Amino acid sequence: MSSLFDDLPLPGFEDPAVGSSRPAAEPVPYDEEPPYEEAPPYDAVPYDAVPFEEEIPGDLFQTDFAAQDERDAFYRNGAARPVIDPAQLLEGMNDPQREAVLHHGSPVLIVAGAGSGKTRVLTHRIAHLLAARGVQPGEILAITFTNKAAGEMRERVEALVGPRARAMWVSTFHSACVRILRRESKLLGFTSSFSIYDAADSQRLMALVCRDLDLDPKQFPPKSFTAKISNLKNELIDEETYADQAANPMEKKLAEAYFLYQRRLREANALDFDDIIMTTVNLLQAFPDVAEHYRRRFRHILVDEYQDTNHAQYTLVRELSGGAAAHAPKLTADGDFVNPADARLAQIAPAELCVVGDADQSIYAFRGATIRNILQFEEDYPNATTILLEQNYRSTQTILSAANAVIERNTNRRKKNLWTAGDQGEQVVGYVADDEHGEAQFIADEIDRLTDAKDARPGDVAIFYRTNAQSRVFEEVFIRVGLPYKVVGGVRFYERKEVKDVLAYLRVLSNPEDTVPLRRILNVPKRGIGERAEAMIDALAARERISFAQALVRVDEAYGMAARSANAVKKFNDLLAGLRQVVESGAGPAAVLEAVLEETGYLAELQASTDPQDETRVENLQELASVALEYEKDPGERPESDGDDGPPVGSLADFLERVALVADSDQIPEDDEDGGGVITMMTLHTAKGLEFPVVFLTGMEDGIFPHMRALNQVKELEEERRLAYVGLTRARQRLYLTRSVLRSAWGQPSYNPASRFLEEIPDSLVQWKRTGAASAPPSRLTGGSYGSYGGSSGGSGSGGSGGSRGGGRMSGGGAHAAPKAGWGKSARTVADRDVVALAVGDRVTHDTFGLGTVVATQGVGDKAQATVDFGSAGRKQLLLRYAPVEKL
DNA sequence: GACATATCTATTTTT
DNA sequence: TAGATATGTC
Repeated sequence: MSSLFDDLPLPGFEDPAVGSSRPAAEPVPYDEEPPYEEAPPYDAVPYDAVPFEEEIPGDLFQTDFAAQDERDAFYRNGAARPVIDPAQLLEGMNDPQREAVLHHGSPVLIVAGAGSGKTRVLTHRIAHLLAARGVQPGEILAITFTNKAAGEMRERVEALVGPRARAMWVSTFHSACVRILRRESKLLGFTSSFSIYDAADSQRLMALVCRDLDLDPKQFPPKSFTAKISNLKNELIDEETYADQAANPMEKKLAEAYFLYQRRLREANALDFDDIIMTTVNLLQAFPDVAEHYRRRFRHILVDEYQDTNHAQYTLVRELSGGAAAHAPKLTADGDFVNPADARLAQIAPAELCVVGDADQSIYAFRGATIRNILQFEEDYPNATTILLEQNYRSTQTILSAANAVIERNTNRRKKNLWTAGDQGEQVVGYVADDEHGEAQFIADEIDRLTDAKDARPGDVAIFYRTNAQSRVFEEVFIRVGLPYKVVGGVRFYERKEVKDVLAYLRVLSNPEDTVPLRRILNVPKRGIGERAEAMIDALAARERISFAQALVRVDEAYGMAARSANAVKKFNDLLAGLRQVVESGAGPAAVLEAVLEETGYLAELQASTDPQDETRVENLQELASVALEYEKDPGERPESDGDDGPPVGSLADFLERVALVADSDQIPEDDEDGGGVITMMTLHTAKGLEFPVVFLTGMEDGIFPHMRALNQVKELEEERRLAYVGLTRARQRLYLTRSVLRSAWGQPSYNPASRFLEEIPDSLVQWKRTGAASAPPSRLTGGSYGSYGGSSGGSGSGGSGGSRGGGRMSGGGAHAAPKAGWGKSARTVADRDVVALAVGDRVTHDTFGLGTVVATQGVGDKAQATVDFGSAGRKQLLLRYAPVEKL
């Protein structure tokens, strides 16, 4: 058991007489337990009586608020809800689809091949439950992996059954768990406003932990520790269990770090992403009355993308559904239940479980997803039914045949054969370029040709690659020829430095003990609290056994703290106190955000900067501000009445939660009808779940795709092959496979053989536009001897990488920060810089501090300094050789 | 504080 | 090779 529970009474565990700590019904003897429908409801209010809206963080950014308002008003005014004829839900469906919608009772696995109408089946199944089987929306839990998928599913169900769909939980694993945890947080020793740490926060915390443990970062890299702990949590191995099994010195250190890391999280009233799942599982297993509550509630559980679940998520589904292999309760020597709640739990019929997935599209094993969950569903749930969806509604038969041929090479898979009632379609087009520039040029030409012939618009086209780095060449060529495009992926909005900085302020205001964001903003923007000062505060915290936040306030007690640093800390304390007042005055998130931007000087600093990157940073903050405003305008609802003591809707904490669980807002470009859209470029992983009329699968070379590191491991190679399958099946009409004979990687040019996946596709399906065989294969040449090759296609390093790309079509939040405008390193030499000659009384302007007056000067030449009074920004001593000042 | 130089590291990443 | 990040200097 996790140490999380150490100091907590486990209701009923220690003393069978205690019973449940919750206001649940009296224990009922077995034979008198009524069937679950009539069982004493844990909640006084029926689930469906009070409509509530699941928080879909993604909604915040994707919903058309005006349309929603209109729709709400429509129904509120007494308009009839759509009456659904169950038969109508089955219209136009093929047999297995229909079976999947209708299936009743036992657990069901829907094996949904790519493009087989999976979402349609899921949404229609839910609608059918409501329309034909008398299921209440509140009894339904539908789980997806992404906010986008959750939003889509909710929308489509709502379109079918009207707004009562809102009482369903349609959410990601993480938001469902957070919701449960908020409600039960007190049982776990958290407050309901606990913070959520994302990967970067975890990284930071681990870095602190490793430093505290005096670990040599070379020998014990914090990064790998974070990754390993994440894996452990995915396997539901808590820090105590791991400590027991740690054998070698490395593992022992890791165990130590795991302990301290978890302690720090608890002290900060925080959970990381992986904790969210693991802790929920622990909660359900340790508190049978909590499990009882959710088991009674969720009579229908649907899980999408089941092939991507990890062990923790698998267990969570098992515990929630009460499936055959659920957690064994504690028994007395006589075989009775120790906890009466366990007895009640055992009486609840398992929920109807419906999981949907495709083992062939499992591409996240590296993140802990276990394909076994879907392969062994029938063993986990012995009475399970499996339904196979093989008819494809997306691609041409040629494309499907190619995909089938590739995926067939994988072993240990359930046979599946995608087919379509549609046309054979055109042949797959193959192209072998001399180098990566040639590859990009071919693709650019081909897109030009397609658009000129009106066979496609830019928005119909997607370019996939194995690694993000491969996008560069395409960008260069597309900029040159003026094709509009957008790169999806890379650094995401909520991971950008400026967004995280500002959110860190909000997090500190919301959860004052949260050390990681507190330390992040301590000296951001720079306010003279350096590393030394921070270390002294840290030491004070350790000495007095108080939190870092408390130590900050008691800065006067810190040893050896320079007066200047102490003053800076006090000013910082004042700043936070002031901001706290703003929060306490009842200001909404948007107003608090604005106060943070203003009071901290963060915005002013960025605005004053001349660095072009800072301009996009300001834009990103504006974007964040508008997100907050949207939220304030319509924070959604959360009227769920089952004792929910989570953060109130509209509060800062609620806002932060939505933001924490949203990965991204604006990724895939919207297809604007008239403009023709933009070409979408992304990695194969990102492409999963999408479809495009025209797809280019690039870099089809052994060593690139399949990736070098997968080449000599069968398992990894099979995952690469699934990735290829995913890529191939994204295409609706036209599919291009391209490769390059020569490609420079890490500076070294290298010759890669054709991808083995190419050879797995029958020749008859592919028409090669260029094979590259015409020129003698340079296989005998060593890579290095061809060093000059890279420049041949020209333009690789040439300019024009400044402002907006692709003809200025890119906009707003998601666009990558523009690369630094510049000419290379040589242009900037210190010697060129003139040292401004200043005298007392001169007026100057500084990039950061604004207008000021020189009050003193010292030194000459390179060492010339000036003391400048910047008014509200204070007096600064500037080294004129470097300071960004101008004489007025 | 701002810049210059040294060092490191190169798969994929739904939350 | 190049890019981001850590460290060092005035």
